[in-house]
Amino acid sequence: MPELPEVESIVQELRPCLRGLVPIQIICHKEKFLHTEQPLPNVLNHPITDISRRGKLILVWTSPFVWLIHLKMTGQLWWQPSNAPLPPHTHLIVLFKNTHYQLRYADLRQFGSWQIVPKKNLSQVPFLQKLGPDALTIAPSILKQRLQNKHTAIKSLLLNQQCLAGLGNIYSDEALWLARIHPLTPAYVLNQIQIKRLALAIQKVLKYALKLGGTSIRSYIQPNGQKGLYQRHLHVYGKKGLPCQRCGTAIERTKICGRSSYFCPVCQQL
DNA sequence: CCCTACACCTGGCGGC
DNA sequence: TGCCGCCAGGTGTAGG
Ligand SMILES: [Zn+2]
Repeated sequence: MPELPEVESIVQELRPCLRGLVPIQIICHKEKFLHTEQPLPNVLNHPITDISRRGKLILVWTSPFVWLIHLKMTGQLWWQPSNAPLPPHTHLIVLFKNTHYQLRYADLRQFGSWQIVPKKNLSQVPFLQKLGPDALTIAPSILKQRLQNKHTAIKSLLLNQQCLAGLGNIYSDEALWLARIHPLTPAYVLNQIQIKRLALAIQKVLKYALKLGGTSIRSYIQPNGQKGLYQRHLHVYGKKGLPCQRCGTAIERTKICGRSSYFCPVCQQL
């Protein structure tokens, strides 16, 4: 479900809710959703100091531990009073001291999970070790360096979190359309001007989507249950056969990296 | 190194 | 209606 704007949106909404709260219990019926080498009593009862994001990964900070939350395709975080009905497919519930509000994790396809690691071990988490620079603020010079000498299709590099962290299938297609670059273009053929256009397109699309609370097509929802609004502003994603909003040509779909890729065959030429 | 296929799961949709 | 295949915002692994 979520790419960078959705994850950042969730983090910003949860920050004032969670800061200072003391988690006292985690209810978990299926072990696969919660990975921790520590006994739960050790992990609990430390106040939450902050919540942050790297790429699509959410980090909840306490003084001895960090909780890593990856939503994958359909994970949702809900902030609800205990008497609110549980969202469908709820797998984890966190209870806090002195409030009846709960943090609830729902996940229809069950690909997401939580991992709790001691702060000192954070730098050894492979996913974090390998993560590239964050896409929200990617500078043209950094992007140029990441793409240097790569013969791979640009779309597949944009999807690769080790190259650039935060883009997924929707926003990579939208950014490539904005920058007028064909998704199959080998990265090394892009010139300075195209790379700059791409970096600025990535920033623009992510920031605008964040401002609108992300894209809600199927399952993405904010912790208060509201939908994002960016789906109204998509140019190519999911638009096969519809006219390009720049030139009127029908949008095409092809398979890259096993994912659907949408592009305008006229504005985005190989 | 880079690609593809598949694995992990559930559900919505269109076609017959 | 029912069944079937295809599709879905992510990532890790195996094999060529
Ligand atoms: Zn066009």
